[in-house]
Amino acid sequence: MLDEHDHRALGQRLDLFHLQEEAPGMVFWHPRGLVLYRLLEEHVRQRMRREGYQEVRTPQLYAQPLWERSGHWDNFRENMFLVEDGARHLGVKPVSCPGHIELVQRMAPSYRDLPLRLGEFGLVHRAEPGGALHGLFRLRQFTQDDGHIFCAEPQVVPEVVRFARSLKDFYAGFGFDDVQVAFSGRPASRAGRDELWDKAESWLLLAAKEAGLQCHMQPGEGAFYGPKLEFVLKDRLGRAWQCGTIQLDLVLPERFDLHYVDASGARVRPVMLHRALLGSLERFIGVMLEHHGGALPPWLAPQQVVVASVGEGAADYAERFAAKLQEAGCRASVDRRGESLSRKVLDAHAAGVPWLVVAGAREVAAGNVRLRQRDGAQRDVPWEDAAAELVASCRPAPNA
RNA sequence: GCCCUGAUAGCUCAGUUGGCAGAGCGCAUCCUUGGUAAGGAUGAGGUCACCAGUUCAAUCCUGGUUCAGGGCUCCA
Repeated sequence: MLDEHDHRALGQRLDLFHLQEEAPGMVFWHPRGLVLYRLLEEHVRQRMRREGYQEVRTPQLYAQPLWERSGHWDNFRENMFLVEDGARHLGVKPVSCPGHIELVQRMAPSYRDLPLRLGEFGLVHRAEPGGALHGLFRLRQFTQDDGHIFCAEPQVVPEVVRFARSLKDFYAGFGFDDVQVAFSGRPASRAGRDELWDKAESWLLLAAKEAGLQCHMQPGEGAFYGPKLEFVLKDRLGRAWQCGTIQLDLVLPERFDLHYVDASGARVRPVMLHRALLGSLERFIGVMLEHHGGALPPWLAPQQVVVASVGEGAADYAERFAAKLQEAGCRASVDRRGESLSRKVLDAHAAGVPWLVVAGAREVAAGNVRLRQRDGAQRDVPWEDAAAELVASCRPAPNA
């Protein structure tokens, strides 16, 4: 029996998603859950655009030699899904980096194009060991808010600083106010010469210092291709969740013989930065659900307002109020069932709806509505003021 | 991948010392038009995870598989 605050139980109670035996480690997103997923995705997309990323989409399957070249074949072959394609094997992508590298190869960038920032909501598949799966936290199919920055060496530090700026505001928009930073250095099993690692680690540490980040040092915890800065969120239960990351990679550009053309016409090797804000969208949703105990901030609630009519005579009044909210972009609906108000309150609460609006004969007569918040607080508010307040409450946080 | 525990209705679970399968919620129909956390009645809904074995008889015992929960390992 799952605890009622477990995101798997919340996902069911809020009718967001489910998992089932026929598709282990993969999510069935219900209509409400997909609303939440899309809100999160669109929020990140807007931020990426503001930060100068161009969104792309790359293939799901690649021939085995590409994974051999990237090093994923050596390091993660056991955790990759393979598909037969005639005489050869295709590997289902567990990461999007090689796809972005291929894309950049084809773009044949000049130094004028740098830093080249590519973003992708990358759907990835990993054949995680059976015992590792855990609800949305550890899936076999999930979506990364992935991005790669291809830049010249002098641009590395400024790009890392740029990434780190306003991150606190971004996470605060989801209700996470405690963000800690960790630096993960070269692991025992790695690709690339030690000189490359020396360079990569010193640049990343310098960037962290310039960005004013206080890093907790984690030697040996880096990726096989480079060191990482990790952004760790603390939730209400004090648990730590690594979500954001930026990783400095001098290895993959070399392995793929990636280059750009500099001002003198010479071919130069770019540096690659791997970065994500949420890591996995699915996992982030799980973390948010548990952090908020299912009571998501209004801007992320799949259903923001339920207008509960009391008595048949007030149903049209309730419909008009809901329509006004909907026109303003609010996710509002009317509960005009022939049920008691208690039942409507209970159902809206169980569904995680932040605002309940009561519209009955009294409200019709007074030209107002009665607002009920999640905590049960109630007050009468004139029609126009109530609409304005609800619309404002349902807008996303400005800085995020 | 390893250790432990489990799998019974759409969901959460009870139960059968081996002999016709149970509840609550949800769902359907009808009644009820209701004022802030469960209105009432009736009804439908099951290959007791899957595959073998033991047995007159298996949802129940045994083995295997799959999946799940807890822990470990791993997490690009």
